[in-house]
Amino acid sequence: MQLKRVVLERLMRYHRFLSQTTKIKPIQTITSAQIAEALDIDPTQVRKDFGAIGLMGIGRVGYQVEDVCCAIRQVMGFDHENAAVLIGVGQLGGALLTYPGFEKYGLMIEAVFDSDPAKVGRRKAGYTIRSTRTLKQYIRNYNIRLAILCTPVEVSQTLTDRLTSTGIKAIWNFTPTSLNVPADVLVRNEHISLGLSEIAYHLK
Amino acid sequence: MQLKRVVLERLMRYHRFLSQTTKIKPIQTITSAQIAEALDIDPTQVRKDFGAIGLMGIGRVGYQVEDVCCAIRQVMGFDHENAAVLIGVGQLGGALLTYPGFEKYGLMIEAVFDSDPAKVGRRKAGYTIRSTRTLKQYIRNYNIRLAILCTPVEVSQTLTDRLTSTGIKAIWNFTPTSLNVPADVLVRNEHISLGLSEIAYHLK
DNA sequence: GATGATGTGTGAAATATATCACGATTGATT
DNA sequence: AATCAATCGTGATATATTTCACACATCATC
Ligand SMILES: NC(=O)c1ccc[n+]([C@@H]2O[C@H](COP(=O)([O-])OP(=O)(O)OC[C@H]3O[C@@H](n4cnc5c(N)ncnc54)[C@H](O)[C@@H]3O)[C@@H](O)[C@H]2O)c1
Ligand SMILES: NC(=O)c1ccc[n+]([C@@H]2O[C@H](COP(=O)([O-])OP(=O)(O)OC[C@H]3O[C@@H](n4cnc5c(N)ncnc54)[C@H](O)[C@@H]3O)[C@@H](O)[C@H]2O)c1
Repeated sequence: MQLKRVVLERLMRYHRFLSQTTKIKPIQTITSAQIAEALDIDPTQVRKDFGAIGLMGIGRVGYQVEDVCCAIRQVMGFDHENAAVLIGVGQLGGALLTYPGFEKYGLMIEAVFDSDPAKVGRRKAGYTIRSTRTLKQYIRNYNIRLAILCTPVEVSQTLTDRLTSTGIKAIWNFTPTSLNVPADVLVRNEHISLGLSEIAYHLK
Repeated sequence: MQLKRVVLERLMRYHRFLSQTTKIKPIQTITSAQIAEALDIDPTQVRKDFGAIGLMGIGRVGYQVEDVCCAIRQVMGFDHENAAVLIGVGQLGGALLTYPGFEKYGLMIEAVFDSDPAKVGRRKAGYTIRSTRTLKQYIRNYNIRLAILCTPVEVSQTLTDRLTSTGIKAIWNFTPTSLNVPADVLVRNEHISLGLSEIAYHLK
């Protein structure tokens, strides 16, 4: 069965936690309780999630860290590279561009685009910024399936329409708006300012 | 009763949608179905959420847009300013710093801090970058209740401990790790790379 | 002012998600 | 090798969240 979004996100957290932990101190095995403790999750939940991706623990011992990491990378497809384009090389786009942390999940930003004539042609973080006029062509030529959207919100839907017309399969949307896409295109929204809802409410 | 996180996030989305919509074309009223359609939510959900914050619609008409926006801002505390400090003026911190979009939710970044001697004293987006050595003092002096954390993940917990010891009330955490805090401190995680779990899995 | 179409408000039902409870399994200890 | 304690796997249970279904309210129209 298809794994649900909540499960996928927890798997990602397990993976990250195990990576960070083993980098500091190599360990062979870990128990569901230890992971649960660190991530503030119920131990049962951890075992259920592991069970869902076919992991088997050993009574009295726990799970092989190595196995867990491998299984997660496998299920999530982190070892499979995803070529992506980034659109909108502004403040946020620029930050994402230089971030080395995405690589280990298979994300490969292949090219970056902007509509600003003052930016097109310039270099940034090793990329030459391309004109959005060449976007469609590029996506088709290189068979790009993922786009990272960091443009002003006003142009989000227009760009989305252009993207989906090229046959793009997923959009990582950092612009604060909902996008309309065909059913087979995945939109993952990274609506950063939603965080303020919880924060402002709590501080009130 | 306390509003749940999911409700708060939807309220934020309603508010954003209504702001964006009325900016383009002023309208007096809107129905739950219209909002639901645009945001891909069930209309009943919209009505329940509105009901939860005391909003009453009118049969055959819908809701007064003005009222909805006001009620949400009121409930969420967006009209109440939240003074914050930002820690870690790097790529991501720099982007957040210059983003004008947070202001309308009451977020006021008052000061920014970094530990890098090469950055301390320099100016960025109208702020003079302060040394983290002066962080505690500043928070206490100005009674800051919110910190935005954009440092490398290795120092997240150390900084968090220092922050909580000053009596900070909330942390907006952009570093990819779980933070341990006292029960009365809210941590809102903006774990951007979690998005890759959904995306990578979908593209596989 | 009756009628119909369109919306709201909300209890009930359905679905999704998280937690509990406990037998089964394993490794350490005696 | 028998016992014990720690840990897993998982069905049952509890909780949270969403959706359905429908009575009631409102406005436009005739
Ligand atoms: N910066 C932040 O901290 C932050 C936080 C939350 C959300 N966001 C959202 O992220 C998006 C980008 O924010 P930013 O701060 O980087 O803005 P920015 O203005 O710095 O960057 C936007 C970039 O998009 C380019 N652009 C404009 N129209 C374009 C088009 N049609 N095609 C291609 N490129 C185009 C601009 O030239 C610019 O380089 C915005 O939607 C913003 O709301 C940003
Ligand atoms: N840049 C991105 O797109 C991105 C995406 C996802 C997550 N993140 C996370 O956001 C955080 C910041 O990322 P970034 O790309 O801005 O990194 P960066 O290296 O550009 O910035 C980090 C800043 O923190 C400062 N710093 C280091 N130690 C500090 C300390 N003890 N006290 C105060 N400041 C300190 C550094 O001097 C630097 O200015 C990281 O945890 C990263 O994992 C970034």
